[in-house]
Amino acid sequence: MFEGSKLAKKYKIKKCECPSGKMIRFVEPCLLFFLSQGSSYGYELMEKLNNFGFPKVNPDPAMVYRTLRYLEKEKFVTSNWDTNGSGPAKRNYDLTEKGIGLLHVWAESIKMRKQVLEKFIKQYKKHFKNNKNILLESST
Amino acid sequence: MFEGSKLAKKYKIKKCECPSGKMIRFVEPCLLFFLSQGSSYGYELMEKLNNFGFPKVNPDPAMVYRTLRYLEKEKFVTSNWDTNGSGPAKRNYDLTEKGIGLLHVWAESIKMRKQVLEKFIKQYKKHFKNNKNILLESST
DNA sequence: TCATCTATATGTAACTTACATATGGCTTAT
DNA sequence: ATAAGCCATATGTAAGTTACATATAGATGA
Repeated sequence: MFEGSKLAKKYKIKKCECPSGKMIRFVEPCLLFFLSQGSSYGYELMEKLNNFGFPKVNPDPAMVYRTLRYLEKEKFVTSNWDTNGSGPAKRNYDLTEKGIGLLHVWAESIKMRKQVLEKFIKQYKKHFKNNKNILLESST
Repeated sequence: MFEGSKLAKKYKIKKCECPSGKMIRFVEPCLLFFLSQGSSYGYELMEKLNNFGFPKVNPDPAMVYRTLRYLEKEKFVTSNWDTNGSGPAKRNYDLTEKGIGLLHVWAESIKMRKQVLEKFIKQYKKHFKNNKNILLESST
């Protein structure tokens, strides 16, 4: 939701379906990517997600843990308990070859999505540049 | 789904949650944008969506019509029947001021989403460039 | 020992999308 | 004139996904 943004206020938009910074369909590829950098476990992966770049959105533990179990079920990762170190036991995950493949497939998909978003923004900008009566915030 | 892609085949990935070209949370902003270019009606808007750049995905009429009704309910658009011209009557839609506002809010949101996707891809590329054992398709 | 943090886990409500199907006017060809 | 086919709108519901709530339990420290 984007209720808090300046624009939303300007136009008095209370209810907005915009996902803003939410990580739609993003937990799985992120987990795969993090794991491609080395084995890790749920809680830590959740924190990495937290710092990834979704503004003001903290990830749902349920999503993280369930996605990891799903990935394991489908043989994209393997897991084993790590009882070393301090604190409660962690379930440690490792990417499989198949998991690396899935990451690459996701990357392809994300590239396409990016292109579609880019196309939208380009057309949007082009249109509203010619109609200068409308406010445009942050011209990136 | 991306089952058909070369990568997916290479890694024998049958089940993949990647949304590929699907228009997740994209129908509403697209409709708003199309309407910002001039009034139109459901069927035509659907065709515009069809040609927008989602590869191999045709939009769901249900989504289009329901989204339009929702937008009207929330006063982002107005509608009236157009019985002129050939063929059955069309319900013609026009953006309101509030609707233009919503479009701008969506644009903000989409920019952010794009940035997150970009960040992912950048990190992904950086990581796998240093690990040359893995195939990278289409280096855009 | 009681609160707090780390860590994993599950149940379910809420939301979104996808698929199926219905309806009816208009046009065109037979 | 009538049947086929397209244009156009509409709704019901299944399937899929995310969000919220809550449970459990070991370790740590006051």
